[in-house]
Amino acid sequence: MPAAPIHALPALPFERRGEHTRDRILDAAEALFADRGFEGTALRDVAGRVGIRTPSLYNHFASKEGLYAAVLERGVEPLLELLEELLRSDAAARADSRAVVERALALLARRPNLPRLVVHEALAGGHRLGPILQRYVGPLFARAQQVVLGTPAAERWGPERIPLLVLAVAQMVVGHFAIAGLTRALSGEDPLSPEALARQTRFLGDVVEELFSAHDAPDRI
Amino acid sequence: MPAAPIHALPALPFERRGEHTRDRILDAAEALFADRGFEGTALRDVAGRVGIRTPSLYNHFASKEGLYAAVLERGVEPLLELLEELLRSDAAARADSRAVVERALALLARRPNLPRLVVHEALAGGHRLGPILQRYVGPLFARAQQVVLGTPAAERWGPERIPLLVLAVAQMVVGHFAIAGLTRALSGEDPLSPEALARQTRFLGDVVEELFSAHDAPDRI
Amino acid sequence: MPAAPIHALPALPFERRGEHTRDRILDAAEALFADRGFEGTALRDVAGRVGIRTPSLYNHFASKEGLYAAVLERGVEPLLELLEELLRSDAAARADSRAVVERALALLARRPNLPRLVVHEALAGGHRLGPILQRYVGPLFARAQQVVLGTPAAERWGPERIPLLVLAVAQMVVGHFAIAGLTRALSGEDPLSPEALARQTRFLGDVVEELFSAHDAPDRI
Amino acid sequence: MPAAPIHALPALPFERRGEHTRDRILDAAEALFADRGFEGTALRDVAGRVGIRTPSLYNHFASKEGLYAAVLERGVEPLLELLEELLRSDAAARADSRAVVERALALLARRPNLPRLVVHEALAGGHRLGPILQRYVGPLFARAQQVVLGTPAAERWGPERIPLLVLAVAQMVVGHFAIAGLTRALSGEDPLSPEALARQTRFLGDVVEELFSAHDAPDRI
DNA sequence: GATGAATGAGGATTCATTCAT
DNA sequence: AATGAATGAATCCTCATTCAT
Repeated sequence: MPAAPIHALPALPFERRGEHTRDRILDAAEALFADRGFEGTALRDVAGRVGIRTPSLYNHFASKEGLYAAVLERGVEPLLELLEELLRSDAAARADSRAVVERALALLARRPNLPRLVVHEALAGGHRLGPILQRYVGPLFARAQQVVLGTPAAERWGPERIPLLVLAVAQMVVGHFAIAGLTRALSGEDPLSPEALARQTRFLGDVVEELFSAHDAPDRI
Repeated sequence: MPAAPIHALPALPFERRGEHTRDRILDAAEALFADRGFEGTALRDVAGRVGIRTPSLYNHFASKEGLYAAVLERGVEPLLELLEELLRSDAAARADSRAVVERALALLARRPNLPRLVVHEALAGGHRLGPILQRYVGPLFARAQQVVLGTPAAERWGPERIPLLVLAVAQMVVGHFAIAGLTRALSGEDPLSPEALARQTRFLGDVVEELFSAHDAPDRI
Repeated sequence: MPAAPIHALPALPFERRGEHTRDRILDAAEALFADRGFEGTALRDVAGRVGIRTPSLYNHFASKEGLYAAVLERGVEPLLELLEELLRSDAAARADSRAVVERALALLARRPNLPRLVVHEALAGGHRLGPILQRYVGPLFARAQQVVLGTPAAERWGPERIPLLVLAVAQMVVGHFAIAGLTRALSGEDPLSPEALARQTRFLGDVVEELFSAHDAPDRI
Repeated sequence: MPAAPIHALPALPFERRGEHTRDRILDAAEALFADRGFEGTALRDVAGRVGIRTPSLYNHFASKEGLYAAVLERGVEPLLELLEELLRSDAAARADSRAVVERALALLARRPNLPRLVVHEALAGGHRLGPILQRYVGPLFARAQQVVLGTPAAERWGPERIPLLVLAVAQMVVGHFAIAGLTRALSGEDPLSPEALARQTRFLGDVVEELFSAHDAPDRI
């Protein structure tokens, strides 16, 4: 008897058989990295979700780090590009903060793993994001400040506080996804359901409209 | 003399010898868990920071999970208690949102690892926080909503959006610490320096004052 | 080439290279478990005997317990099946106790580790034998009693003492192998040599013939 | 807070407080060594049963091996001495095999751990029994043969088979205790209960009387 | 493209033992 | 006589990775 495999394999979902293995690996890895972070994720689990054995991963990616980078590239990079695009869009030009936030939330909602991936990286100090960080996040952050500078908020909060404002908004937007697991545990409701997302979108739209609008700043009241 | 170690040990900081080893372990573990998360942290590194060998940790904690729980208990629990206290304080009673946020930031500034610990947990879905989550975070969240319900914000945002408002504020407060590493890499400045913290405190004070004040909500303008 | 080992390896017996590693692991583990028991056996030693590194064991067995179970299954299970078969054989039908004992001894002689494994388990209370115990030993014991019930011994010893008789014979048969190490140390002779086994076989044949024969029981003399 | 002990200690049975700790340690160790063998027994468990901490054991015994030796000395040595005495007794002189077996069983019944200890050693080849083996078991075995040589059995079985006969009887006697755990699991009855022991005593008395009596050997029938 | 087998490195944990108190 | 703290050695096991098939 030629040594039956020790770990039973989860049956392969047939409808996914056709997809390119590489993409299925990226899907599985994205979800796991988002859940457990880089160190917390075992390649065996990634392979297990795909329905292959661990060594087969190496036919598609050079290493765990390579897989991680590919996940970021496939997910975070386009997302950041979209965000950058958004910041160059008409809405941004019109300083329509509500529209910008709405679109940002819609973008993230389609890939809810990515914000969590980013927060994992942020907690780790962004060391592993490395190149991507330099190439995308920096410029994106700069661009966002630039956009805000063109709004009434600049005068209202003072230009030197624009970075703080941008970060605060980013945290509220990203945070909704990042702590979804916790929120779910607390409220019993799924924060990623269409209704919950719609509510959050409206809410954050109101918040930023409020924060970016022109009326007197509170400290001058 | 406890058996001269074969490998040279990183010189022990003598001034710390007096402290209880248990506390020094907790200090080291707190910092590392906050940096790297649970799986990313090796007990060897914890022990190394303390200046002892890995097995010695087991004289103080029953397991890695036990150490982690102790870190949470020592750090997060009192913090949450303080926050809860704060929400029962005079400031909360007066609905002085600025004062509440200022004190919350001051609390976190003294233990900047804890917010990161909490975010790690939130990303993981809070599974490991388990008991602490049930015992503290839930009630705390409820209490916060209750406090906000007594402010003009309740009428302004609508009672059903109070949870969203509370979470948004929490994300801004906690987020500042959570992504400190990333912010530092982006701006080159230390977000935990007294000046940076003072600036953030003032800023978030302004933000919440704005969000919690009574003037017309933007959507009604 | 699988990464030249740093430490010199005990030369691999090439003639065994062809065998399935799994079987060689089982061989090594069987011998060591029989010698030293479960806790006394280090996987490193098992691997060492096979000529592989410890982690390689996990390509074939899920855990030390899994390996142990596999050893029992491969060795004890078939043995017990053979014994059960023997008890259903012609010899048993004829109540030819000598023949039965002779064949049982011959069976054990081919796998002298197994009786020692069984005794280890018996000493531990059979906890780890668990399933195997339930499935095989119980029925086997029952079957043996049934066979003896069909012999003159039943009348001679009284039916209620059949279990004792069966156990006593089993102890003599198994015991010869179990204490072989001690006997060797005492007598200087190998109790598993063909001659010694032949002698023991004849002796136990005589003993059981005596115990199972029809003449008057001693207590009635 | 000075580091509460991690493992809760089982409350000390007060009635045993007076006894010398050394004896309580020996009691605990004897039971555990008998159950699990030398390697399977952790000093922590010994200490736990006594209600002290592991290092305190070293105030009474020099090492684990020393403790083991002491257990053997306290238990096995006197037992072997008693057996040797028995073999020099009147009963032995009269070749009253039943009486000898009855007394041997009674001896073992008072210290049922000891036979299991001995079997553990026998399985391991008696390496650790070492000195005790040389000093006691050898002479005891010799003496037993000598006694049997004076009985009708010598002629009946042939002098060269006396060792086999002695070992067979020993196995039946010791085996009853050694596999008590297994027997209990098989039959549901406690083999060490007074009734079970009485039954076994009578049974083995009958067996040896049968084997040692003078009537014609079966192979000559 | 997939996989069984192998492995070095490392990781958590246990254990016997020591020593100062 | 007892113990808290520390530790070297060793144990089981995981993991990322390689390679021949």
